[in-house]
Amino acid sequence: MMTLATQMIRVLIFEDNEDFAESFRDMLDDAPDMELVGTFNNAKNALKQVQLFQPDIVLMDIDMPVVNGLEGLRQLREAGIEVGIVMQTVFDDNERVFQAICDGATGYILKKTPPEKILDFIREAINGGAPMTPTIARQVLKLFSLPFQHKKDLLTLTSREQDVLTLLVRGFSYKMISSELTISIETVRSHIKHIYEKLHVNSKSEAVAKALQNKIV
Amino acid sequence: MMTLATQMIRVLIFEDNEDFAESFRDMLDDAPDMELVGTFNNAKNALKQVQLFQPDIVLMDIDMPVVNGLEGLRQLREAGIEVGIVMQTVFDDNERVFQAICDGATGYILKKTPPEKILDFIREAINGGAPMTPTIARQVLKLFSLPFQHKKDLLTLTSREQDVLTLLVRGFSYKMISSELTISIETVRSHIKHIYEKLHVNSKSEAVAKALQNKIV
DNA sequence: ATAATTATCACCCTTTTGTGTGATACATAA
DNA sequence: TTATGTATCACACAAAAGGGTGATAATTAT
Repeated sequence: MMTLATQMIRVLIFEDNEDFAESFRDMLDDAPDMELVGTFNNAKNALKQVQLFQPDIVLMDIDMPVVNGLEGLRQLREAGIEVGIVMQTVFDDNERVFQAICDGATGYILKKTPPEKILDFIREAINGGAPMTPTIARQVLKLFSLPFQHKKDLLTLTSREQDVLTLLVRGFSYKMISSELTISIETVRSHIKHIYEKLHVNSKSEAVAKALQNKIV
Repeated sequence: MMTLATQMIRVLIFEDNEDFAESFRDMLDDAPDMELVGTFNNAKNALKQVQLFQPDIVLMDIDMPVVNGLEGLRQLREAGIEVGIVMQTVFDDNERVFQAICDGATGYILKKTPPEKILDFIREAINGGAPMTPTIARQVLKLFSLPFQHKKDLLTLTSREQDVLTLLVRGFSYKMISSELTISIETVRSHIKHIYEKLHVNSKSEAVAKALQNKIV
């Protein structure tokens, strides 16, 4: 009976925690300009579901079993889906923010954000904004304080770290690297830890992939 | 006092075992058309030494500490050095033969080869031949039984194995892959074992490097 | 001259990998 | 119809990798 239904903001939610999901439902019920078009407890078929429900905004929890929100985000962006995707998590650690931003998240909010604020954030996102909590904003600024901070990271490897990375790409084990460079294996471990931090990865294979894909080596 | 020194075949040897090195010296002393220009116990500075001594042929032991013969071979070829390089080892395992051949070894002989045969092999190599012991020859034939057996290997990955490899390149752990493909982690391990065999590697990082460098993924 | 970076090494403890050795079921090729 | 290849799962064990915390000396930057 209401023609304004056509102007309603369609929201799709990916959230495994039933309590949160429930509170989102209540929250959206109270918002006259929004409607919840679906809720899923993981991002397994995110692409399919987004294509089916055609939401205007997606609220994506990061911490979900099976397929987490970052994966879901990646899936959608890789498929060329341009819907607004607001990530949310209880943690505000650097790594996920970094990942989410790189993968094209529209916004990034913490779960402790009060409901009314979340509604505002959704409207912001719809209007072309990039909603995020102040904590997150600070981190993002740091990430983008310099143009191409991302690439910069890749290039700020010290020469010794580059040596190590080169050997990693050649498939050397820690032990082999230590003998190749005639340094202790502990030193190798130390360099590799630093490399991981700078490349934002946490395994040899990821480091190798990133090194090759970004032609660092 | 002999002008034929200019026609002497200059041989450079990389060999860590002093006994073998000694017997090579004796062997070359007895050969009227060859001279030993240097011996080193590992391939650490192979490139430098080859450039310095300008040998006609290099005898490269595979099993050496610090920097082994395969690494030495790679170094030289990567630097564009086209000198004949005859690899030798006590073992005739597939993997090294495969590696050595791929990296441009001129020949591949076993250490149990009698000295006079080795001299013949060196002359063969100088004359454009590819000296190798029969055992090795058989393996090489197998490796090249089909044109581009190498590439073929890369392409004979089953579709499931390709799935797994793709995820490896994305930095997934076994656990993540198993959940992504909804199969047991044991199955993941099984697929990965097969992938390693086919790609001739034995770690995730090597598999990732090979996959990316050969654009399999 | 004081702070930050770099390169080096150490210890602890958990998780992940790598590898060997099988087994089962199904489909396909010889 | 008997091999062969594929996909699945299991167990056990050793080696490797990852992460935290922290130390020292030399260099470089501010």
